[in-house]
Amino acid sequence: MPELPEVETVRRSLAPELENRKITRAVVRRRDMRVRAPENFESLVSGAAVRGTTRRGKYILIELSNERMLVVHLGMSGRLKIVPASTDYLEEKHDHLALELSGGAKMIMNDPRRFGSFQLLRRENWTQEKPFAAMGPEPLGADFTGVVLLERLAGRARNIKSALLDQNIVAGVGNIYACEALFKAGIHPARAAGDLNRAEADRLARALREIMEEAIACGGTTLKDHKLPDGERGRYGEKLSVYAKEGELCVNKCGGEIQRFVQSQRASYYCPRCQRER
DNA sequence: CTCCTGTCCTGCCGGC
DNA sequence: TGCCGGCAGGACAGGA
Repeated sequence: MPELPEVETVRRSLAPELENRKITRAVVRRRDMRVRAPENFESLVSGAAVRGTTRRGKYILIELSNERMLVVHLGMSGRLKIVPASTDYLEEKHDHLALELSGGAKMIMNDPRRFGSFQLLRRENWTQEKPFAAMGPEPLGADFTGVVLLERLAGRARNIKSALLDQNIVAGVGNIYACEALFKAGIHPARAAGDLNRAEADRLARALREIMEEAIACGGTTLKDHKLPDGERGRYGEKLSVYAKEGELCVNKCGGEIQRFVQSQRASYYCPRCQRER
């Protein structure tokens, strides 16, 4: 489910609930997530204060006062909820983690598929640790340009769609926004990544930035699972051009009909008139 | 190195 | 109504 815009909107609405609060108690129901949570998770987290929150790619980073970084990934179906302290810990099916906070609220992670994770890294060198050490640039970063993208795609034989999904090439892009950005840039998803020219890389970098900024402003895309911690849905789904639009007429009024095909076991959607294979 | 395939897990939807 | 196959927004290991 959650790509960069969804993760960022979750982080933003979570931040005021967490920052400067103390984690008075942690309860773990299931540790066997995509990455297994450490056995001493509860004791490492309990008593720590939350200094701040940030995001890298699709990960939410919760900076603790005790030299640890709590790293949360929502996988495909993960949600973070803020509930009153009086709520039962195991209230809903697939509630796996609860953090009791000073101030009378709890943060609960719910994830039916358990593709998500919560883990702890050392704060001082988290950027050198596993998922982050090789991760590509942030598409919303000031230094993310067509030139940078072109450089990272150079020499790649694989198709541009799967390259965009590779977190080590660009961070935070998932299936929806990869399809949408390629459409906006007028690039066919099956093109070889290394064959893009400068103008195409410029358009693609710009499209990624603009789409993600707009999606964040809309609270992300809710197709199914994604909800903000207060239960609200993201509204960017109304603005999608090609994703899950198979058979519909292209929004560019070119007369083309949106096609669906599978690349790397993932559905791709595109307009055959606006995105030429060449 | 690079790239592709299969797999982890549960829920939902459509077809019969 | 019930069962079954297919599909889902992600990431990683393993092998070619």
